[in-house]
Amino acid sequence: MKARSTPTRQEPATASDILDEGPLQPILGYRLAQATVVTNRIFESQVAEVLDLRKVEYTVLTLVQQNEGLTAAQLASELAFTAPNMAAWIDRLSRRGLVEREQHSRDRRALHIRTTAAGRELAKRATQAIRAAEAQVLSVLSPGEQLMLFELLQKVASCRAQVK
Amino acid sequence: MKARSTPTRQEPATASDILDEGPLQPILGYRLAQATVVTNRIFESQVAEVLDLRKVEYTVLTLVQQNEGLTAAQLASELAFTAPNMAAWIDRLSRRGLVEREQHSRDRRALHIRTTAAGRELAKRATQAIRAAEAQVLSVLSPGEQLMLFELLQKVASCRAQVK
DNA sequence: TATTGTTATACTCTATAACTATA
DNA sequence: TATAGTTATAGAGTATAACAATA
Repeated sequence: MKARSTPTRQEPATASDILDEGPLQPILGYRLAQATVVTNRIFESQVAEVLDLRKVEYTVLTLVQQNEGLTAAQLASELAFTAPNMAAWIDRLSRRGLVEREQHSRDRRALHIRTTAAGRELAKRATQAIRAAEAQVLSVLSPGEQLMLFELLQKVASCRAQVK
Repeated sequence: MKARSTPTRQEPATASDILDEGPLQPILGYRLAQATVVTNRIFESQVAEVLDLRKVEYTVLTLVQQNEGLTAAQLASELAFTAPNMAAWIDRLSRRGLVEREQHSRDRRALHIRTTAAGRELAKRATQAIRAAEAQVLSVLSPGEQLMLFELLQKVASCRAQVK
């Protein structure tokens, strides 16, 4: 359990409940971080601890499954990862028999990464677990709000090329 | 610079440009992570590298400044940090002369944390830098959309008590 | 007994440098 | 000369255990 200091009021939920967020309020990075606390906890308790699958591993597994014959370079670039780290993660998944490396069709330097049957099965179970758990949280939003939130986040993410 | 693999198309911005996100699309944690790539880069280039201030340090500094006589326990609880880490961060800020620890009024175990003049000045500059940089990204959204995004993120964050 | 703050320490995740094989 | 993938390694950041002082 987590230590909670409740000076005079009881059971606060977010920083904004006790603290004055002041200048942080209109900062997108801060708002994203606060929201991420919730999704991280969901992932941790519903996927990481249950299926022994890290966030990155789940993402890689799912992207590889969805995009036949993806290369490590493509994955690294799109997930904003460095090449060495990408290699390490793929290695981990490979050692667990969740993905396999395969000779690239034309470029003999590159490798196609493919999911195994076990990998696909695990990814599927993970997706179901996350969606079910997130649905509970998302239920504080109306269906319209949920759609709106996803679209707005998508728009923000699409600015990636424009920064740095 | 960053390596970019452009097989047949040119200059992709997000994973969704090249890759099929498939089951990841409706996962809030993934969408938040993708959007966070943008805000992290902004913070890194506009604050961390310029003012030598980490994300956590900036947040702590600003919250302490905004909430007179905050204790470490309160900060840790509200930012979802462990107590030992909170102590280390406060220590770092203290050694740089940005915050000071002060005897608590009633509880002799606790300490009030206060910003110094230098701390307030740095926090102010950091806030200005972030807001200016984020404004460019946020300009892809209409004022109404910006407001909506912040409100929806706030709602998600407020579910923190409900998870774990 | 519980809580505040701290030290020591280990683990996870990410980044850089340097290398090979191929383009 | 550049790129794909890898190894080795160092650095952030975070977590757990154990402690002293106080409530």
